[in-house]
Amino acid sequence: MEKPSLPSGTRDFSPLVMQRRKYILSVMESVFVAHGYGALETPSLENLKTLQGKYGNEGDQLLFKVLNSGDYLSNVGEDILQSKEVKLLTPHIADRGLRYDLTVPLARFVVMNRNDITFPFKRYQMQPVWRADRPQKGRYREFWQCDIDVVGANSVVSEAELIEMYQAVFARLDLGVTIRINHRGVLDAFMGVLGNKEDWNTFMIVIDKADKIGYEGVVKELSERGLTRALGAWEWLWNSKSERGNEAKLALAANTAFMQCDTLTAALNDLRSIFGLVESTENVVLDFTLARGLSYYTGAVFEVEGSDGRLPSDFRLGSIGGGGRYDNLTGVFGLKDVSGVGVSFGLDRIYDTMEAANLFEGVGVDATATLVCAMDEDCLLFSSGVARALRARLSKVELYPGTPKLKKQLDYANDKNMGFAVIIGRDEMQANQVALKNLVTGEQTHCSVEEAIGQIASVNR
RNA sequence: GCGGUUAUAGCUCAGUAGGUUAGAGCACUAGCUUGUGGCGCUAGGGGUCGCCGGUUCGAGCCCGGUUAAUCGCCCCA
Repeated sequence: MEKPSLPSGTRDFSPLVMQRRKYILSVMESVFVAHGYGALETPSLENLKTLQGKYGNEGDQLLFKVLNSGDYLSNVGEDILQSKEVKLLTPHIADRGLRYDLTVPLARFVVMNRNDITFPFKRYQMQPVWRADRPQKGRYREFWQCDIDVVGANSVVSEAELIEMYQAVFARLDLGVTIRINHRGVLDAFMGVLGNKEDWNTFMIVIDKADKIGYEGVVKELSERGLTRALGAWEWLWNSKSERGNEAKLALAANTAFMQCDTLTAALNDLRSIFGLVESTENVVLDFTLARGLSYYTGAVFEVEGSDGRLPSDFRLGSIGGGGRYDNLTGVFGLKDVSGVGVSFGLDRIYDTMEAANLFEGVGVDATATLVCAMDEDCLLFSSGVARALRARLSKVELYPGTPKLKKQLDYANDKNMGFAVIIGRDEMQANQVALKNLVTGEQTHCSVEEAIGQIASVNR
């Protein structure tokens, strides 16, 4: 017999898990809507042309490609088939792939609909993305991103708004987080030290690991990669981390001679404005070592991680959200000078973090949920009428499908955390009443359907 | 793409230097209770020990291979 299994890195979500995931999604959505962001959905499949070349060299490898339909090998040249080179063959047999993130589809959408969109365009998008990465803790091959972006506005009002939306969502989820922020303009100031773009990129990759591998780790890796001339810059970055307070860090950068340039000045101004606009910067930490991988960021960058006191001390999951400003995103699709800024919420990691912090107790519990139990077949018709009457006035009412022993029906209600059982047998039917049992207290009374509705509805969660 | 670890019941796992019939908890079914759950007691069903091969009188256990899962590296939301 064939044992069923799932593709590596994918998961089923049970009703219990879905209840919690939907709870997170609904909190986010209400915050998004309250700030005027509109929903957008795009297809799971995109043309490979759209996706390729947007995520760096490694990114293309991580794209899930979808085979063409039909007899897709028939038009491939013999020489290509014989070469056994994947990179040569792939373009001939796969024209489409699964989306890798929500930002590139957004850019494509904006370019395709530029004439119909009112700018600034504020959209939210909550959909799964796929990466052919090796799965490990907190890393899945299919996972959900929840993105909010503002396209077509240069003002850092948007950056401030996004930070406040991060704060609003996590406050409502009751999850303590730290929002790290930096600005690419600060990092650009190191171009003078590095000399060329390639080495600068390498430098970004290495310093981005600072929290993971520590000061010595970065020194070691920079040396191994032949960037000893950047050790001074790294030294400065590392020291800046111990500066207390965002204002002090800004001042430090502003007063460091070797960094001075126009981009730095502009970046520090942006950061200063953002801090001024945000109501509270209590959980916003300026960190000059924050780089983030994606190459298209040009302004502020953000990263969120769980820092809740209820999390186990050894809990590490990487970031649960991130984003930044990108001035040239739609440029690759032919639309110049449209700036975008956005952040992403990683639903799966937020879930994992909340679960680790034990924050799901009570989520989705409806104390008024009611199960109607019919004692035997003769009571079913009457019971279904009662269920209908209850459902018209209450939020969640079920009629048990069938008439097994009461024990079984009550076990069912118990397992589903329902608040009440309405039991109907011959006696009740004859008296035109129901037996109303409070499943939390165990109390049971006989009453009319109207009275039952009143009693159930009076229970506040 | 590279390395470590693991693979025994539906789930989580135990299994003692290779030795008769492979165990526990949870879950499930039935009964204790002819119409009353969460707790309890009793009984029961359920496993070709991932797969293939080897060593041995004998393999869940040892060896080789294979597949899968998982953790980490590379890289990155």
